[in-house]
Amino acid sequence: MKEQTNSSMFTRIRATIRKIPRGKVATYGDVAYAAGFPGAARQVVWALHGSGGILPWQRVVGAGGKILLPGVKGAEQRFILQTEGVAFSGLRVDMKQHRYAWPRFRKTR
DNA sequence: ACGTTGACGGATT
DNA sequence: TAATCCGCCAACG
Repeated sequence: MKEQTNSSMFTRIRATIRKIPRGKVATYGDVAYAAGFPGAARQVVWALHGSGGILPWQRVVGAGGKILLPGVKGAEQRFILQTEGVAFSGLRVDMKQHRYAWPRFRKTR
């Protein structure tokens, strides 16, 4: 089977993001990794832009649970996450409790 | 066709 | 510990 570096990449990334359950979050890197593209965190950003509004974009945060989205958008993201029951530790999501454990993909760091 | 951008992450210095 | 570099790859100007 051949790897496809085409649009199906976003398709996969989107599907992956959609799997994040309410009350949980994942980092860009984790999403890319779980989607099958380790290291392609930036493509996750594009995937979100391309379909922002359909996907639970708010459940995707930076490494360490840091919210990277600047301005009011970031505040909004934080607000929504809190609504979903995600606890914060200062400006970061409490990853210890809310980092989504990807079935069979978790990098056991 | 080419260079830059982007809600990044991790390794290296 | 902080600052810098490099890799990822599609979209945009």
